[in-house]
Parts: sequence; structure tokens; C-alpha cells
Amino acid sequence: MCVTIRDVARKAGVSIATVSYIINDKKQVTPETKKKVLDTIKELNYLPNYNARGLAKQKTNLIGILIPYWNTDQQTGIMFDNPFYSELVRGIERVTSKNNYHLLLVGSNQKPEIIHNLIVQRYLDGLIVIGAYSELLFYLKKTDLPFILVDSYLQDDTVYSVGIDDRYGGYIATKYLLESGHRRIGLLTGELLDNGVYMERFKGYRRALEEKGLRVDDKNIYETETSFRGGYEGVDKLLDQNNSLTGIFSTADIISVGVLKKLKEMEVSVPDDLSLISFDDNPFAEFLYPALTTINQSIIIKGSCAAKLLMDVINNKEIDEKKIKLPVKLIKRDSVRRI
Amino acid sequence: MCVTIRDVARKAGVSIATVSYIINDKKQVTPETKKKVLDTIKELNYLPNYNARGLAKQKTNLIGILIPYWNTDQQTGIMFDNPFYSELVRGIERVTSKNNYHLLLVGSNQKPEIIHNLIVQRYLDGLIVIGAYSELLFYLKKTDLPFILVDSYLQDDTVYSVGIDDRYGGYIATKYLLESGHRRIGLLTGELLDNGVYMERFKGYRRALEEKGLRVDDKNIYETETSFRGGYEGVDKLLDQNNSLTGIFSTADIISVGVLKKLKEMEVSVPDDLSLISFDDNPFAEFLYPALTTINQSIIIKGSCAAKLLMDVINNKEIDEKKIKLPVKLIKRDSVRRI
DNA sequence: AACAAATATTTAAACGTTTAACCAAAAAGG
DNA sequence: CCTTTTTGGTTAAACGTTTAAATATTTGTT
Repeated sequence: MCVTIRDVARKAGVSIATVSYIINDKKQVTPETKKKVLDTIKELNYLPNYNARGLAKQKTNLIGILIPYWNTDQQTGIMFDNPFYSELVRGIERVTSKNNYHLLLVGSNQKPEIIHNLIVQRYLDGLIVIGAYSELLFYLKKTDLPFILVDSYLQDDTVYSVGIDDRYGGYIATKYLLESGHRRIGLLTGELLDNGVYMERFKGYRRALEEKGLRVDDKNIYETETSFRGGYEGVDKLLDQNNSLTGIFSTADIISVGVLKKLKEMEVSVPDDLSLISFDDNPFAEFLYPALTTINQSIIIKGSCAAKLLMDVINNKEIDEKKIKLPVKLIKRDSVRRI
Repeated sequence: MCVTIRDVARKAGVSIATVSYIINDKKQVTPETKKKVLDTIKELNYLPNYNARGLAKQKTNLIGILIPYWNTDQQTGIMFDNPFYSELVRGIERVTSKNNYHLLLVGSNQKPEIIHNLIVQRYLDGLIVIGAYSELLFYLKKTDLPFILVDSYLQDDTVYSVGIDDRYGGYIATKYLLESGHRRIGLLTGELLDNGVYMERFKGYRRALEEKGLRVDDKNIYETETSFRGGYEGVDKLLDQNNSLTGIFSTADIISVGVLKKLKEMEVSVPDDLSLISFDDNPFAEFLYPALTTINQSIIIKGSCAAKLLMDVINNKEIDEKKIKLPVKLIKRDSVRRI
């Protein structure tokens, strides 16, 4: 049905091995045969079949992306941190497509068993894992498959990973609030898991406070769902715990959206009555009212870094840094007031 | 390296053909051999290799998703209608994974040539195309590959597609504004392409007006980029064209975010000074302030419908409707005022 | 000119499946 | 009890590549 290497060989009057060597640039051939073959390839519009190639080479040029779907709202099926993942994928795609790799998409909340099946059945060349959980990591490490962890703080130095400096981000966010004169600073955060980004951001918050000689107070902290709703409902609870707060560090822009909405309903003005600093600098952060003062991270760069790293690992390149930490910076907009 | 069908056959004491027939459920075998083979499969943890299978069967259980990246901001690389696509993919994944298909992700703004390569090199079983352009459609039709168009109004009845009733959505949105007493209704819309959803929404807008005996006035319409910024800058321009508007129909929630922000800066209150109705009912629509009155579409269902349809086409099932139009409904929230 | 060395090309096996065609044994028909 | 049919299983070719090993051709050396 499709044109095969055999067709090319026949038409060019050479053996299929020659054609193969030429397209893989593996052995010397006389310039004339090379030209002849290349011409017929073009003429017949020949494209090597990846299935066959994968079989023969044990290399498929296929890499898997594991994306967590667990943040999906169970009732509505709506994903929360949505924009985040798409951008990440986009960043990944940008470099993989340049290197002739294709992307296979899978939900990473699947059991390791499912992931395992995928890997062996499809002969993946590598994996980019977003939001790994320890059981999955445990499995992957037994494998000899190259993989990159994105945004994971699973304690394992033997493993490649890329992320941002969440702790420093939390630190400068809180510090900015402190420098603006705030002392009673609340933390509205996503789930504080041991290996999660929110824990790191919290640690930054804590450090900033402690540097100022302030103590972290439990009643200034509320843990909520990383979602619009989580922010909407959470800020209420947080304020219940301590209504003398003058500033809030919300550890995700997504949360901040809900916060802003609730505060408007409560007629507390941001930043006049209450300052809000956020994290992520999602595309919409600038377009909220007030525009969010927030910690910027480039998700797309995170994606492309991860992909680049994976390509290097696959190609056995020398890697100088197993763990890449991308920088983070404070974006001052309108949601924080000096007092 | 991996365990193959040969290993299973040897251990079970049968030929590889028998094993193959059993796992494909293709021929009668005695219950005992079946059990014996199935047991060894489990014991050895055998999983058939999709590359080899794809080669032999000319069927890969791989389907491609073409996602448009053209809405990406050229400077920042940030995607606009982001949340939208992720949800769509999620909906697709939900059904394909159940049917043992895997998803290959590609940018659909690629030239048909790239898509072509992908199809023949990977032997895809089918394609879900989001935001097709006519050149691509032209190419795909020459192919005998099953494909489903999502959100496309390319005029072609021979082709499978799923979308929502954009025109009706535009109609009820506008009608609601009319029923609320508005007469000077602006349209702030994404690019009005012949085959695009925004054109359809516009047609709904027009019909509603005409039913009321009102004429569409060019100075009430402004075409802008489908993005936060597009809304932010667009609403200004629209109001410049006609500052006596009492209501605006913004054809995408994404646009509305920017609109809301700009209006707040201009100190025009929504809905007191100006009513706003929107389209999409993105997850955040409810959490803006004011909460958006908008036209709801279930993107995740759109995705799963497309996938289901594709599965049916691939399996040569009888299809009664080539074009699926999902319903749309008005969600009344706080951004429209009766006058 | 003869031989060795280097270079260019081909042959054939392998990758892990599926499946048409074939065969043996058991069941059914007369 | 012999022949036909059915059932259960095997053999071997095919899918489209790669690649080690073998072979043929050219180039270089003496």
C-alpha cells in the first residue's frame, strides 16, 4: 500500500541495504549512488515506517508524557490547573518535534501497571513525568528507561528532574509582603504534600517570616484545593481563623482567582484592605482586577528544558546537572499595597 | 530483552501461532490449551509488542490529535485558549484509553506535509483534528484515513465532525440581552473566518437582532484576537466605535476576562453600566467578578464524542449522523442586567 | 602486473507479530 | 468400518526495516 524501502531499492537499482545505509547515514557510499537513491526517494515520496524501524532498531522515537489528571473535579470532570499543563506540553513539543520525536499522551494517575504496559508495548524511548508519585518513581527506577521528572520533590538525587525554585519563590513573595510593611501574613496553599511544590513554597514563606523574627502561626495557614473554588472557599476559612491579616500569600494563581472573587463579594478591597501575592504568573494573572502581583515561572521553558534534558539522556550525552532548577521572579502588579 | 510470544509458546509447549490466535481470540482452541497459554502469559508477564503487531496487522491502535498552536502568542509563546484544548484532550483520552488506543499529539498548524509524514510513518489508525484549515482537509480527504473534525465549519457534508451549536448559542445569548431590554448590543468577537466558530456565533447574533426588527450595525462590531489581551484592547475600540452600547456579547470567555478588566479600569460597572454576555462557560467564568452570564458548552463531552465517533468509524460501525452538534445552554449569572 | 588494502555494495538474518495454508486427529455420516 | 467433515493445532511467509557478515569493486603498493 505505502511505498517501501524495497520500491526505492528496485527503482534505484540498488539493494535495500544500500538505501537503508543512505537514509541512516551509516556507511560510505559513492556520491552518485547516494544521489540516485535520494532522488528516487524524493520521486516516490518514500518515508520510512516507524513501526518496522522500531522493531529492527529497538528504538521508536516515541516519548511518553505522563500528565496527572487527578486534579480533575470528580463531578464535572473539569481540570483545574489546566493552562499549566497545556503550556508544558507545548514547551515539550517544541523541542521534541525538532528532534524527530513524537509524543504519546497518558494520564499519570494511572497505576504503574498501566504505565508499564505502555512502555513495553510501545517501546517508548523515554518518559516525561509530571507530578510523579513515589510508587510510580519506584517502578520507573527499576526500569532502564530514561525519564525526567517535572515539578517533583521526591527525594531522590539519582533521578533527572526539572522544576523551578519554588522555595525561593515562596521566600521572595513573602519577603515582598514583609518589605511592604505587612506583618500578619496568611498562607492560602494547595495541599502540603511532602514531595509537592506547595510544601516548598510554604518553606520559603516560613524562612522569610523567620528571618524577620516572626513565627509561623497555624491560624494563619489554610490548606485548600488548588482550584478556583478552592480559593473562593478557602479565603473565607482563612479569614475565619484570623481576620486581622493584612496580606495573603496564595500559592497558585488559580487559587487567587477564587480569592479575588470572594473578597469582592465580601467587599474587602484588594489591595486597599488586604494585599494578595500569588504564584505562577499564569497568562490571566495580568488581566484580573487588580492585576496580580505574583511569582513568575515560565512553564513553557520548563517544558522545553525537560524535553531537552531527555533528548540528551537518550543520546547518552554528558549531563552536568541532574536536577535543573529554573529561576523565578517577582512580578509587581497591583494586588499588593505598602502599609 | 522483553518477553516475546516465542517465550510464551515455548514455555506453554505450543506454537506461536496458537498463542497469537488465543490473544486475538481468533480461532477455536481447546479450553485446556487456552488455559495453559493464558496462564503462562500471566506468569511470564507477556505483553504483545505494538510495533510488531502494527507491522503485521497494518493497524497500530494509535490515533493522532491535531491541536492548533496558532493561537500562541508569538512573543511569549503563551497559548490563549488553553483550558479549552486540555479539556478536549481529556475527553478524548477518556474514551480512547478504554478502547486500548493511544494518543499521539501534534500541532495542527503544521503543514499538511508534516501531518502526512506522521500518518504514513506511524501508520495512524485515525485522526482527531481540532481547528482544521481547508488545505489540510483537502489533503485528508484524499487519504483513506478515518478522521473527525472538531469545531470546524468547513463546508463539507461528506466528512465526520463534532461541534456545538454555535449559531444557536449566539442566538440565545443575544436574545437574552434583548429580552433583558437591551437594544444597542455590541459584538466583540474572535476573528470572523468563513469556517470558524465565531462566524457562526455572529450569525446567531444577527438572527436574534433581525427577529426583533433590528439591523446589524458595523459600528457595533469589533473583531479582535481571541485572548485576554484581545478582550482588554478590543472593548476599548468597540466602545470608541459606539459608546452608547448597553450590552456586549463577547464571543469567548477568554475575551471577557480582558473586557472585565478594562471596564473596571474605566470605572464602568458590569452589569450596572454595561451588560456582558459571554460564550464557553470556561471553568473560571463562575469565578470572575461579576460571574459571567455565558453560554455553556461541555468541552469534555465534545472530546469524548469525537473519540467515540472515531472509534465507530474505525470499526466500520454503522453511523447514523455524520455531523454531531452538541447542545448549548444559557447560564444566567451576574453580568447581565435587566433594563 | 599482481596482490593487498580500502571502499562500496549485497545477502541474509533478525526484530515480534499475524494469518493463510496446511496437516493431524477426532467426530460424524453412511 | 471406511470416508467425509469438523476441530485444534502447526508451518511458514509476510509486514518494513536494520545491520553483521560476506562479497565485489576500486584504489594503492611494490
